[in-house]
Amino acid sequence: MSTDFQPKSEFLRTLQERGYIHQCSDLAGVDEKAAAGELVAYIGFDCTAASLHIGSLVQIMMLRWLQKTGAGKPISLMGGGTTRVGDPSGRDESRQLLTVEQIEKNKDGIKQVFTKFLTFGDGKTDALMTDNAEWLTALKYLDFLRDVGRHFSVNRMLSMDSVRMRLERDQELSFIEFNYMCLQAYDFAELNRRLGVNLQMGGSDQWGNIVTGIDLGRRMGTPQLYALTSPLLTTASGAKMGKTASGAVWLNADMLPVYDYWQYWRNTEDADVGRFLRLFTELPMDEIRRLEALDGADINEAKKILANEATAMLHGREAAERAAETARKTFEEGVMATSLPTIEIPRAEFDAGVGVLSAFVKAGLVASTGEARRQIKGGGLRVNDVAASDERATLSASDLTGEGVVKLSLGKKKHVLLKPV
RNA sequence: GGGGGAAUGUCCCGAGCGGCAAAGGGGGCGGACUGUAAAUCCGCUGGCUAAGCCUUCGCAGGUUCGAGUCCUGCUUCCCCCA
Repeated sequence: MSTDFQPKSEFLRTLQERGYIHQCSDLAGVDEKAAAGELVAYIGFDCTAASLHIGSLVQIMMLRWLQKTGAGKPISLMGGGTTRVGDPSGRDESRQLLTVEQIEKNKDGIKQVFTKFLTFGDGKTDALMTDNAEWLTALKYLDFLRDVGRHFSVNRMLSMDSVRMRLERDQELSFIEFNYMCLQAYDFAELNRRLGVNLQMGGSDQWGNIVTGIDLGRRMGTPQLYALTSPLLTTASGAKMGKTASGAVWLNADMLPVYDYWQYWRNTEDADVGRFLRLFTELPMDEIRRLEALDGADINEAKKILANEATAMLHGREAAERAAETARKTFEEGVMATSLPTIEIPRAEFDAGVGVLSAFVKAGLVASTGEARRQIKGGGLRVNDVAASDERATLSASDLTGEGVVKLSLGKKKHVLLKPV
């Protein structure tokens, strides 16, 4: 926001010109700390799934810039404790409580991604990972109420967006969810005590929770704490980012193949290219301005660069180039690339004869044989680039290409190789 | 405590005289057009060993040849009165 603020720190200047900033409790205060390299900033991540998805990428990038610009120390906080409670922010309905085992498993999956974006260690700007289960699970109810709870004003809590929304719509808000913001606020104060944290960042939906933490900190006698949130990202067409029909755009490669990740960025809408280049790559601003100015079909070049850069940051340069090459062969040369996502199937099963329908189901391109039938009617399925028309057909050795695979396609963009082993 | 509503296709919203695999949207997927974009138009949007069979309308029973629809009990939510 505050477009007229001129940051002197490289950190805030970068965040501002790249569009990461939605709201900040005190730009000048954060700027000063950043310039002195004295920020200790954290972002909390819920452990509701086994991997983070693109929706969390903006936040992760903020931590990365913090480190890269030498503004301070980035801390990624696993919500091992808070996830047991469940954040009501931005949700119409209560979410189902996850089991503790599930949360632990998710945590392991989520942790992986941070090592790709941040450098961990003990140095001043080295990143740190911690887990609020460490202190939250040990809390005693009465002690917590007396030491922390007395600082919360229910009047104020009721006016928070996340709460008010539920109340106004007469939707259930359980007591446990109501407590979420108390725990998150307590995290902020506790992290200040433990690690000297002075800044919490997050998505714009976290503003209320973060500010509540600042408030609690003041009442509990911490030094001044700061809040900085990023805008909620939607595509130019208004869709929430990170969700596709086949599920979220996961960051972990075992949940979304690198090729598919690359493709996600490659298919960015024209109108989003500039914004995404700023947020999800580290290309110099001059270069970005040049790329987003490209007209018509030329902007496809910018999309490829976006895909390359974004994929390289997460999965490594080499994997990104492989994905780019696979895409080039597939789309520009119309050749079959053996590096397309591959599903293996036991040789014996293949030799026994696999129906086209179930082959597409196995490949994960369709959810059921029924859907496969419908797609065939609509002309959406292809075997080795030839439209499938007979739903009773069976794949056999004669369908194998020189590389010993069968190429299955759904639409023009989704391809999977089926490989008997 | 009393009275009145509501719950529908496992993405969401929502219609539904006893003949219903269940209208219509949104979203999503596919096709056409393009540039692997957007917009637009068209099709599809319970499962299967598929001219048949099976499972779906909060839960459990009942009436009926036949129940999303009628009856009884229960659960949850909302509104009004106290």
